[in-house]
Amino acid sequence: MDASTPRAGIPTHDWVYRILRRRIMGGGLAPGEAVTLRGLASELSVSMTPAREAVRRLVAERALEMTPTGRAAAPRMTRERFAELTEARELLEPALARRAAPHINRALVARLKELDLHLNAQVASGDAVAYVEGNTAFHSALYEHADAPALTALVESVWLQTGPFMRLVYGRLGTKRLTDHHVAAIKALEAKDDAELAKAIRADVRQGLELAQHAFDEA
Amino acid sequence: MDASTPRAGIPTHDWVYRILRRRIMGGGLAPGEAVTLRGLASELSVSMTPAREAVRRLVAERALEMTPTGRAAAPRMTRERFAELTEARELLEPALARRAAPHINRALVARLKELDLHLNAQVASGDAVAYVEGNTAFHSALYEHADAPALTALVESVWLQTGPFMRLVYGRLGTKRLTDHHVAAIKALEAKDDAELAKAIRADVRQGLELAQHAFDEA
DNA sequence: GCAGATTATTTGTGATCACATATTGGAGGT
DNA sequence: ACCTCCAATATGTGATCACAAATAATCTGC
Repeated sequence: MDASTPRAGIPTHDWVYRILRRRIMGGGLAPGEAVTLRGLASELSVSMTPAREAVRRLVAERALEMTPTGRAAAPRMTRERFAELTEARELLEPALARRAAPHINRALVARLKELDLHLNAQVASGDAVAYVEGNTAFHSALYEHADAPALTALVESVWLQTGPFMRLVYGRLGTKRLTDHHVAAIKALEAKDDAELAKAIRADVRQGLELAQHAFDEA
Repeated sequence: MDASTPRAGIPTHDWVYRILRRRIMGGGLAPGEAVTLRGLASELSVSMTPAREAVRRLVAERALEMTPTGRAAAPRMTRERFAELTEARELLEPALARRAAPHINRALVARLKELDLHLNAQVASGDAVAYVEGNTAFHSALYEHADAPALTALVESVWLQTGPFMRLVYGRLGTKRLTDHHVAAIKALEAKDDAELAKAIRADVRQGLELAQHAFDEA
């Protein structure tokens, strides 16, 4: 895929990690598809050592699964697992939004509006990967101001697990008309209505779950 | 510490991981204290490779921090970080308890009562490490029946981050009289009162935060 | 033609090494 | 006594290799 990530300064294992991570999030690995250390290493023209570290890190972050025999593979998503991860997001993200609310300013609101606009363009274009990236960018921009690195890291680890599947969800649905909870969130943010903000975020997350149910049914 | 963990079958890097993890959870590493690859490797009579993998895995799980120069060290706990992690537990654990509630039976209740009894003995003895282990064992036994591996893994990753500090908290307080929310949780479990169960779990988690505030003030 | 056994290949694991950088300890000057 | 600079040491990183186990490919017998 994109082995052309800038490599300035960062250690090799980190570089490999980022490439592989992007590939996973972008759906470059089919569920259950294995990634071999030598394959990854030779493809990126590095040795096995940094390749192994990158893979192990992704396994620790649950972006990859480990077979009993020690092979790393893209995890398979089940309805149950997706529901669990969504529940985690439903619980954590509104809390993060509440924490961010006091720190918002005009510039952030403008940025969120811009991101949402960009997002709508992407959903219209049908580019599922871009949509997932844009959606996480929106939430990320908001939670950035929550000043809660530990909580944010937790949420991001959930995103990492759901990401590759979300792409599949949006890919199937294509350009379906769905309510944009982001505008409600922005409105609540401007009105400084914390309860409404939390509700909007929660609804946005839950919508992802509902869309996924469709994807499961079609499968 | 305990380099005498049974090594049957499991790969070396996993063995090293478990030992190091236990050490961290038990407070064997002071906050900010570094762990060197060669030191760990020679201590356990293994090569640098599995030592590095174990360290990297713990870093990925946020049980260790990485300095800008690439050295791994036990993370420092701040009041803010602890509050964040506690909030995550407050949000996730009641949900996990609710999920477990329908699956409880007489045997589980008996086991929980036994674990809580054991726990009280440990808090009386003043062994902080044993208390932390016992407490996680109690919660773990309950959530085991939630049939929610992804959510449980998320909570356990939070435990891993708070664990070493909790020991410090309980160590300072020693045998202070504190309300046992576990009995309330068990009672709610028997009465099949989900709301009360969630409340008890939440209170139990929150109590940890309050105790920690004391520890911070004393520091 | 096909199922089972056997060989060949691939793969993960752990060890060792060279190299560059970071850290530490001490010497010398103010 | 304290700070600065420099050498000695320690440390992380990445590469290469040997080995055993797992997977894939091939062959054999029916």
